[in-house]
Amino acid sequence: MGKPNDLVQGTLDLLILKTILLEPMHGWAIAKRIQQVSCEVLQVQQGSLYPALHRLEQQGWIKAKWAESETGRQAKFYSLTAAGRRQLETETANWNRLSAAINLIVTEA
Amino acid sequence: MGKPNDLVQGTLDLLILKTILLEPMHGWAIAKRIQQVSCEVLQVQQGSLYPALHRLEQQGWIKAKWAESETGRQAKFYSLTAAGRRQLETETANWNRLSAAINLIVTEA
DNA sequence: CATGATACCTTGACGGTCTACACAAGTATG
DNA sequence: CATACTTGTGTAGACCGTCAAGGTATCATG
Repeated sequence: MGKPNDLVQGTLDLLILKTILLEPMHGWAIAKRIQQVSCEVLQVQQGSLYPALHRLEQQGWIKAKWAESETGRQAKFYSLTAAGRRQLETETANWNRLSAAINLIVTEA
Repeated sequence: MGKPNDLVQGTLDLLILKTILLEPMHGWAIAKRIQQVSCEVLQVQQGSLYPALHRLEQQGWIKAKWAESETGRQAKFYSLTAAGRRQLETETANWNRLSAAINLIVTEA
């Protein structure tokens, strides 16, 4: 019932784009990274992650390339495209706008 | 396509509960209030508002009473129940937790 | 009496997330 | 060498909140 969601709906794209901004990563590592950086607060389920990655790729914001992971195994590395960088800016601005607005209401006398 | 959403999915309940914390309000006024306090950033569509109100009522977090509005017309005034007040605290804490976590990632070197 | 604002509501579709699987390769344990 | 765990990718089905679009009715104004 009152299950505290692992994510805020609609923010996964933003989180993924931001995470691979600095360096290309494979899906598994992206999920781990988000979880780690958020101090274990945000949990990215695989059933959310991979559809999101495919969505982002289809929209031309990220592109994939097979390569060898740190553990010596094949993995799909995703990196930002130019359009993806623009999209990241857009989504970041949008998030800041909306979360600030919500905070106006939540932190109200 | 790249339509900037009016809401962050999953936060509408929180916004409504908080808005009627101080004084009971009818649906129309709640929407106006959220829009106004958020500096016109958050727009609550009626197709989102009324289902949400019914949902909240069904879960026992708010209760409705017909009364006369400021304009002299009949309107359904919603107010928080005790359970609603607890729920508001829970959702507020959850929002703070998640938005803080997202900000950790978004505002990263 | 037509228009716009107020006030309530419903319907249908969309889309993102979750739960739960399936598959495969490598690594460690007994 | 069998077992289990970790890494790593992926899909299927369901859930549920939001959106777009519509409907109804009342009241005030022109």
